Amino acid sequence: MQITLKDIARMAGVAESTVSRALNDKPGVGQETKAKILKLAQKYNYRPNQLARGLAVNKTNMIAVILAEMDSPGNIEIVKNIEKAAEEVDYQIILCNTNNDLKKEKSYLSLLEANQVDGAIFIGGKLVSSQLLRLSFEEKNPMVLVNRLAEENFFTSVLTNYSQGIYKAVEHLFEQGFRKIALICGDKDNLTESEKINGYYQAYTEAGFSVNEDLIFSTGADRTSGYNAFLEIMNRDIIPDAFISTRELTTIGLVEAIKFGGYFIPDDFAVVGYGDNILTSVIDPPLTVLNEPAAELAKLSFDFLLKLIKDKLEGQQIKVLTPELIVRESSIAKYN
Amino acid sequence: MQITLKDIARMAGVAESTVSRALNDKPGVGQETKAKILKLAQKYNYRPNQLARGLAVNKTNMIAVILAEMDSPGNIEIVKNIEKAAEEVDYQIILCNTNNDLKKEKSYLSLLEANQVDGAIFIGGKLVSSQLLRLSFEEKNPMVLVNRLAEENFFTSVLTNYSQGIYKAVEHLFEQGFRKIALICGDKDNLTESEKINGYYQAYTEAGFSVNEDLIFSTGADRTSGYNAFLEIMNRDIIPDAFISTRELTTIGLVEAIKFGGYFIPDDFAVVGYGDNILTSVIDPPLTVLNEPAAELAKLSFDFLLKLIKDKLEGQQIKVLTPELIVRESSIAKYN
DNA sequence: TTGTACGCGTTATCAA
DNA sequence: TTGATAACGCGTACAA
Repeated sequence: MQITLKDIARMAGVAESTVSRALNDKPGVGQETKAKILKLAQKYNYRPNQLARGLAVNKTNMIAVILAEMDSPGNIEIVKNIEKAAEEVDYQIILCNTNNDLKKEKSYLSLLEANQVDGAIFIGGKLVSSQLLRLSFEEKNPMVLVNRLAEENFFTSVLTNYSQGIYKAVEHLFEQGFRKIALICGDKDNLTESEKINGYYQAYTEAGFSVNEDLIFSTGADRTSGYNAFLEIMNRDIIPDAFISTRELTTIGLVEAIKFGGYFIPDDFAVVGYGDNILTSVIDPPLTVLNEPAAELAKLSFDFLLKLIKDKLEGQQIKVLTPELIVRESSIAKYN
Repeated sequence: MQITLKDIARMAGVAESTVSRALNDKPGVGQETKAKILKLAQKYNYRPNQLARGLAVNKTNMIAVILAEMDSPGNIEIVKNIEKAAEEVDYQIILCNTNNDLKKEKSYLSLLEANQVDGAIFIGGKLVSSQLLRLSFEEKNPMVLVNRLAEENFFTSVLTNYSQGIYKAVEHLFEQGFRKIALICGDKDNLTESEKINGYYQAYTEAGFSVNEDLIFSTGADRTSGYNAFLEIMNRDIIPDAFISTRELTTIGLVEAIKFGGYFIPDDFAVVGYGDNILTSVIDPPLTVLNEPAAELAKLSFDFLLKLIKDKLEGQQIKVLTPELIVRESSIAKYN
């Protein structure tokens, strides 16, 4: 058995409360007794039972990080940075993967209800009603949403301005002389993706061009979807001169399909991808990408959550970050 | 406040113990009372406080996954699979990143001592004495090591046979006619890496060739290290005709350096990399790699840990898996 | 400065 | 089948 506070108290010949005070650096304990207690604790390698402590003070120093998909390198990057921030203030993170499954989401949410964690950060995921995420109506459970939208959202959130990101990308391609830009995106009723589509429309209309709907291709978020998207688009009436892919993995697939078809980037098709991670940096040619500021998203969301937990956040906060367009070879028009 | 068992007991007009029995499907509770209790629990969305339960039964249904480095896609893959296995049996995982820091390792280990988790899985990390990992000498804390070695190891472990992996790679390159195979690996006093070096030596000697030490290059595990390794090796007396890179990220860097130098793979240099993940699959040309069976490593280690927790594992188990050599274009000799 | 006593929410033991 | 009660290990008012 692990040594307990009671054991130390007995050995030191003092009351448990005294030991508790000594170990927690609270006032009201004599120099000598404190020294004696600390020495004993050291000697027997005493570790407070966090469950008991948590039960007593109703706090666990743990937060849940609820991930919609673990396959996204961008999401992993965010998790990594949350872990880093958490570690600095002695918080533990418990990792939950929902695979976009609402039922699993609900079940992980019960970690909050069960007082097993002090708060939760959601990263990505489907649009849901805020009611669904809210647990009980009385309870105000600390949670923040990262890159996730909720209907009638009343949660503190850290978002990426996807619309503006795609806008930038289209604008850039326009400058390079491309006009028929295909958009490989997700389903329109995924709010995140529909935002991106909005950015696309906005850039076109503001430039005085009209959008050809045949250039917008909604598909899954994985690699194969990106690959197939290229094949199917090439079968349509209008052949694009550039591609924007809005998700990391579809970008990979898209590039593969283009290459496999014997085409060259950017000579035959310009490409703007999503996510400035090791993946996109490895592709040949170097890819122009929209970069999501993962470190910042992580830091902000964790800070928000911490404040929520400590009841130091007044009202709902929403912070929107702008993705950065990193221009590389894949989107530069060839010399004329 | 969250509703508690006591509240339900009061509302149902029964004792707390009865409620506990009813909710946990334990025998000794009448049909009607049980129904009444369940209905109330449902109605008020009762969730047992896991801390209290954990305190009472000394079990948390959580395990720590202690990661030496989060930058390795292979490690992430293992974590993902552990999460999957854990979720199936209703275990939560808490994610710890040590960055190869022994102090952080120790601190995370205290999760075990503090009874906050039921067990721990270590993934990767430096060679340490078993004593260092063992917490207290009395206590038998459930833990298993994945791809990690310990001096006088008495831990249940799941390992990859790195030596055999590299052996296979060298053998394959020999068959392709390459003789001057450079090995980009880690430090020799990293046991994992020294094992790989052993495999290299073994393959050479068994084939009747002698090893030129100038072809072995020890360096860091990151991308830049791989990049620089190529540059420095090209400055040595002997120019290799093939490369084996033993870590995922160095492989990326190596390939970049080769390409940047204006060389072609495999025409100028054959390459065998490490890790069959999305990263290596994206590289051009398709890379021959040694693949670590992440899913299997994860499944086995979690199963072992579960048995350890339930005291159903007799003695120390050590399972060694063999990496698979996936042959692709990068290591095929050009036509003669 | 120190000790007593109770509460946190649950499970388990024993008696009714 | 039920209920009362102790126990898990800690924190904290309150009293001494």
